[in-house]
Amino acid sequence: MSYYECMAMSPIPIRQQTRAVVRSLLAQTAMQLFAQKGFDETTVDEVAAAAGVSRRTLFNYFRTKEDLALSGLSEQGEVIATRLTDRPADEDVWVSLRHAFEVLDEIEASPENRLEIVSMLFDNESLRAGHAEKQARWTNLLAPLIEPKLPASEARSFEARAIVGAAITCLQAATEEWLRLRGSTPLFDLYDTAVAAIHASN
Amino acid sequence: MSYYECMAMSPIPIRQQTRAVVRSLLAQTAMQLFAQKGFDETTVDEVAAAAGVSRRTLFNYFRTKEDLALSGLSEQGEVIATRLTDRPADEDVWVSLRHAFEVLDEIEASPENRLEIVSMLFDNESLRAGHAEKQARWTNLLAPLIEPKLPASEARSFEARAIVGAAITCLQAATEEWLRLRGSTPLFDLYDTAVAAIHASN
DNA sequence: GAAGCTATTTGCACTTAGTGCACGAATGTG
DNA sequence: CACATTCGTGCACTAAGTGCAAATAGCTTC
Repeated sequence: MSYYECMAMSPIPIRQQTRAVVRSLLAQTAMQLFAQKGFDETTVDEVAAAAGVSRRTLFNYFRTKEDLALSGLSEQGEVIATRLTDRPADEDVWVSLRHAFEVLDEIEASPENRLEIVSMLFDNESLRAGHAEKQARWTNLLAPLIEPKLPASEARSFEARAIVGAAITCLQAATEEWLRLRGSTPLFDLYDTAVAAIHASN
Repeated sequence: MSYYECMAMSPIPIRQQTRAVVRSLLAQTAMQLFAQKGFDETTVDEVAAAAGVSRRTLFNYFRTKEDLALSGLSEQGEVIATRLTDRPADEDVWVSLRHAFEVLDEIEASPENRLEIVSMLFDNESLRAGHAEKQARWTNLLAPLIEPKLPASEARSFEARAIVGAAITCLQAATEEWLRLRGSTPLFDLYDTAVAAIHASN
């Protein structure tokens, strides 16, 4: 078998892996600068220079400047998704989602950094918007996974999207409140309050 | 009293009004072009030319190109807010919100145009993001209005934000589904399905 | 009507994000 | 060594958005 035939067959060749490493390194460098100088005050050229690559190369790894700051969110979404598939099939949807979300507490960096990063995400308008969009993508990822848990219905996939969307909204609201309280209350205490609030029928 | 003293006192002078009219006209022109050629394929210069103003003037009325397409959403949010204040104080929060949202059916343009506009909003990534962000702003607008309806609690304002956020998410999910069905099912039937889904306890 | 104040418009130069293209370097293959 | 392919890079280009200063139009006062 020739090299290129092999390359065409193997789904995860070495090249892909090194690419992933470089990508992660670039994002890390960028986040450091963003945290230090602020997102708007940091130019892509500065990030490229700090990482020791050309501006053009940076755009080979990340579609936009926003992606440099938000690529972590996509990964988080995927981790949540895999965690969600591990939950028992007959578990309540909201309980499953809550457990899946909890990986965020395990994944995320040190608590101080976390506050810093979240602050940055909410300070900048386009980042807030991108953040909201990324969470909408989570819905696409997670909804199919909880759909089998719902009672049969013609609109089941739509219902699944509504539920996941609402859960993510609770997580979002909890994160905002957590930020406002500067981390003094555990994120998931706030999340539980939010979920209880939308379930209470006045 | 001199003219300028008068100008300084009157809170809504003629100038402000004409400015609002021009703004609306500009947005209208832009939306026409966006619907015709697509958002990304239309440059700000083209919009300015079509409206008969300079590029620079356009940016005096709208902070960004996105705002040209999304300014309508802010207005909608305000209309929903005023409608919400008209609801009886002892009405259930979800019922009040549902009634307030219903103004969208009255406000929006002709049904065909509506599909066209919503399609445009969801086709483009940055517009989707902006859309999500604008809806987050609705939360800031609406949450204080329903807060008094909630039972007393130390976290009441936070709970209000979670509820409003969830309701908006249902509206968002319903709109997506409505778009997918190309308008064949009334938007608020879908909205009710979504709300019922997040309230059902498996 | 003349003079004057003010908000608005506009042109111009500038920064930054992002893209298309083509060339050269690195890497692994036969 | 000759090779294919991917990757990094430079360059030129488009488009969004900003700051500044000059021009202009609307209205008032004299």
